[in-house]
Amino acid sequence: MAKGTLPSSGSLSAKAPEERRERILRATVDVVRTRGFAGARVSDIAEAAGTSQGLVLYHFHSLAGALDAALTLLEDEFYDDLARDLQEQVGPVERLRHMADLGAGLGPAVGDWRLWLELWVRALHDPDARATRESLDRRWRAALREVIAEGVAAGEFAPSDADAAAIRLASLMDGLAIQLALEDPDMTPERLADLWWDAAVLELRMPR
Amino acid sequence: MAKGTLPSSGSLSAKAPEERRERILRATVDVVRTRGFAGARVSDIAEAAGTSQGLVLYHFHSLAGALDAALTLLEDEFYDDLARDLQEQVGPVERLRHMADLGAGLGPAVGDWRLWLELWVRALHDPDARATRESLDRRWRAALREVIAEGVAAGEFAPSDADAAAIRLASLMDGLAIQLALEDPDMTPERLADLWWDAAVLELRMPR
DNA sequence: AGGCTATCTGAATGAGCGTTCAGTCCGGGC
DNA sequence: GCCCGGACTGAACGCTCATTCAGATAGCCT
Repeated sequence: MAKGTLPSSGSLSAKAPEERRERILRATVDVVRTRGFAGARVSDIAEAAGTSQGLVLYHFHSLAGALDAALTLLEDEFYDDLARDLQEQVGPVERLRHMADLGAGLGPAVGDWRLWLELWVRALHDPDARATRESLDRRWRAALREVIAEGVAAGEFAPSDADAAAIRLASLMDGLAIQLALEDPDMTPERLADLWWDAAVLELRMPR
Repeated sequence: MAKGTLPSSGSLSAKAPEERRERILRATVDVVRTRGFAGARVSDIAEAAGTSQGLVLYHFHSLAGALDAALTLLEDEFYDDLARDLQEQVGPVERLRHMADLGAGLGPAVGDWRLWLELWVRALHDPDARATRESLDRRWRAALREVIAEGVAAGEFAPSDADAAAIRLASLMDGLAIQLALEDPDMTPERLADLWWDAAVLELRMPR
């Protein structure tokens, strides 16, 4: 899948097409972010990527193909970002705190929530998207569960039901994020982070 | 708004067109429920309502008009349903319990969550939908706040921060409901109701 | 050099769909 | 009985947009 796909070649020039493809993929994500899945047109993508419509279809066979590819790109990056981000934090409390910031879009944002909303709705009608979102959700929840387990082991957290707490905290994040994504006047990133953190304190029975 | 709209008439026959309009509106909601806002076609609506495409456009000027009308119908019914439903319950604890069931789609369901998801995404791009969803959300949260206040007054609840608790419980419901709407394998209506109820117990510091 | 292939383009194609419109039907007022 | 206007239909119209395609360009292999 890397540059040296061809059996014979091996020179450096084969990189340009791959870069082009990448640009188109990024452009696709951008277009979905602003126009939504339903509003994304081939022409939008081409324009955003600075190429012809033909090339978009050349690399990804169809509009749906481009959207799917963008989806998996998103999935991969989400995971990488999350893993890297969390590894930088030292203890369970810091990690949890960091997750609050990530969700609020404060830290080096994983991606914005509008995309998540779009993904959810697409998942309602497209099995492919459904699988992607389930996988994303599973990863996020697993990360949360892990942090909680770590905290329990370290004696920092004492939830009455760790699994339930994880699901609730993950869901709460989703619910709060909706208001953020929709620019509800009484929701800000800081407020979100605070509200979520307080819930975590409550759920995990953290000592002062 | 009732049958006798015309100043002169008064006979019974003027009802038929109004019934027809109503049918189209219901059909519109159904189509959005299954195909989504983005996938709703005039022909789908006409077929579902058993009329011609022309009539849909005759009553509501455009597809967008029909969708908007369906939205406001939804809004009105949501409010009526919610108010009626809650009034039937006696105390704050029962009401809260009932809200858990409503959200889970167990009680006489207000409407299903797929529609809410669709509304959210439409709200991302359409100011009209944004206003509707904000209004709906405000009502739901207000109802929740009211129940909480009632419980506090009755000495049944003792939240450390009633407002924050209300927002969190409302958001948690949204977040859990997403998984229900998307048919996440590990979420069922019963589980949702339980998870939410436990969170309420925690947030509101309910005695046994 | 000459052909072969991957890459890329812009125009053409054609399907899908919202909207328009000419006209039918019917009830009620004169 | 006749006319009028609201309700309704089905067939066009025209636009948007994904997809196709005939070619242009340029690197690579022999």
